[in-house]
Amino acid sequence: MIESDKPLAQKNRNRVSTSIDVAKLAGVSQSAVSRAFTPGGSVSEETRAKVLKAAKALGYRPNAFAKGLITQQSGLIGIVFPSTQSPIYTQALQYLTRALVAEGYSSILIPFDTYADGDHSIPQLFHYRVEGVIVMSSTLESHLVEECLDLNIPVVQLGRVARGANTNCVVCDNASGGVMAAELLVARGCLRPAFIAGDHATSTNRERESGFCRRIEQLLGYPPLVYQANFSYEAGGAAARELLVMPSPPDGLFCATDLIAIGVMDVAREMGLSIPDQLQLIGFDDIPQAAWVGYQLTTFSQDIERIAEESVRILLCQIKRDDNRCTHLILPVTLVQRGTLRELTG
Amino acid sequence: MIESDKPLAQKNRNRVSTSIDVAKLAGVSQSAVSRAFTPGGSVSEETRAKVLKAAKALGYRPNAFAKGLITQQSGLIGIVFPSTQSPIYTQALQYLTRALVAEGYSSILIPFDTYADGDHSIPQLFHYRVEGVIVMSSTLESHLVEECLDLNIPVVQLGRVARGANTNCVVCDNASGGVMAAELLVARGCLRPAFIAGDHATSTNRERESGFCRRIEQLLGYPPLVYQANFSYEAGGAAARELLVMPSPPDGLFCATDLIAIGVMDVAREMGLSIPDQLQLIGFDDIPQAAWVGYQLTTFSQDIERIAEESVRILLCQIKRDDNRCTHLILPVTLVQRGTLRELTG
DNA sequence: CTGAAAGCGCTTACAG
DNA sequence: CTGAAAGCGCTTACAG
Repeated sequence: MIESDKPLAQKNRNRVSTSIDVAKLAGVSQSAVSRAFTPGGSVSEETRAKVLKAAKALGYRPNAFAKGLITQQSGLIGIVFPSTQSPIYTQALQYLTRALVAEGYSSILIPFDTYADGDHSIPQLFHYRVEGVIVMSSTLESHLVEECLDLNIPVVQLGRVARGANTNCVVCDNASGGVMAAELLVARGCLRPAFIAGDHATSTNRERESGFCRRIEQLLGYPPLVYQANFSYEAGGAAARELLVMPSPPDGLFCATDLIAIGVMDVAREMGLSIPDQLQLIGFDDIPQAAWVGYQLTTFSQDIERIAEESVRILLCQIKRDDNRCTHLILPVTLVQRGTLRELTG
Repeated sequence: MIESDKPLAQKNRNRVSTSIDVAKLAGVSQSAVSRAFTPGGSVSEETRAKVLKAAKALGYRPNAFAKGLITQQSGLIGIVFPSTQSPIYTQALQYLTRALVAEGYSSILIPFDTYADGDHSIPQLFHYRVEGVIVMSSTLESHLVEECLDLNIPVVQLGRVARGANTNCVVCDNASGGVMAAELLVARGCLRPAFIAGDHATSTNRERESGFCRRIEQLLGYPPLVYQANFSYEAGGAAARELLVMPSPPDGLFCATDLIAIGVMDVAREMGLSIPDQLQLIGFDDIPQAAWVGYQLTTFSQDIERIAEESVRILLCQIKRDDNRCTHLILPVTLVQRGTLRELTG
């Protein structure tokens, strides 16, 4: 008897209060409560004060589900998060959620592989009527984006450009990074430059590669060697093991990411090569590890905070104005000079 | 004229269909549609087929807001994500969302500092009536947890134990790690062991420290030196710079995290010390960098995937059964032997 | 400024 | 198994 009473009592004690409860306690109508919680709602200061006091006493919090149902605005943004190791995406995620919260939105997280799992698993995402989606996955070539477009849900792709899709994207200037890398290497006397490529399917990799190759060819008259790897530390090491034992090995490497470059460095040193004397190196991303004492990797830094904020800005702009002109924002990268490039000799 | 027509037409075209639309097309009642989408709902196969066909034609997706409103179950879990650099949390986040999706829940992300920002900003979290919360922040000592408890919302703390709070938590066996570290170091002849501590406010750090100190004192008859740092790479380097120039510097270091240990290694090498000959080292966490060629750090690995899955299991258990008995789950750590400890001499 | 009332899109007793 | 109807907790014309 006592045992069955207890859960009941708890339920009652913890029952969340509604606007009707607040209205009763405040001695006003339920509409008045709603208005008091609506920015710009037409209520007298007196009524608002009574409502707020009652609401506080009851621990009232407007039910977002009821609100969303009636206003047809969920206040929810979907964020597709990739299953990668790169700290870049974690940083982006933090900045994104922060910016979104500041604008009054909440973030629903969609792990990448959930969606990749197959078409039959309709993402819960759409059940919650997200108002917009930010896609971070660098390799995802799925139809998620198309599905959003069908449903008229704005999408911003962060850090990637899908082929031919007319969706918004915010990326750093990968191509310019490639061009600059070529110039830096050639200016320091490199004659056998190489590019260590990450995942070929990503726009990030393709742009860095083409910028680099194009400029090398212009400067040197021949293209660099291109080694196809992937975005991991291990792939960098493997690339180094193959490339650096060649008859005339590369003397300057531009790596698609810092992680690759660091993998190269570790193996190159193991092989007794000195950096930057015998091998010069440039990375991309400026991950925390690039600044570590043991690496001091010269690299390009992207302004992740700005990329995240612009993504949110563009997304919210489309949500609010319901315009569907497409924005393709390219943010500059900055060279971070550290120790893997030789000094420029006068 | 044309311009004002267009948006309207678009709105219509993209208007999401409801169960009533589906019912009309399928020639059944709206209730039948609802039942067809409810697992175990009492509908004939024939009706279900008609409904599913119509639903597919219309691109119907049940509105989670309407459903949540009527069932009083949001299907949403809040995840508090810390603003840290450690890859551990990113991994945990991926495993968590994956496990949650598999169970039919969606994840709302709460960036740590949002909530820390001040009490006046009531977390949107509660507006969405999350059914449970998983807290990952290692340093957060906020009242979020208490607030959840007040509202009878189950909470699981992942990787941390709050002082005196009677909430669920899933952690790895930090204390045993400390004990094992002490034994490993002493067995290899260390006479001047030291602990480099991370953030003092975290249970993680406290348990690693106390396990280590207790066991060192038992084995050696005196306590280890304890250097107060924080959980960063930089703090490890700073600690090394101070400790390793002492008259009789430590000969064996247990670091609260791998990141600290790696910071120590980089500086120790810069100072010309050879590892493990002149300085032995043990980390904690087994982050990817610990396995890098340049470090080969001996460390303890926690099974993040299991920790995440158990957290979800415990949380859902409390949500479904509405029992509030508290679970405190401690998962074992395993030693990952690499190169920063000397060989045991027979 | 205020309240009564309709309605958002579902689920679920209730009565066949 | 099926449908009509109530109701979840809000917002928002509508009429004072």
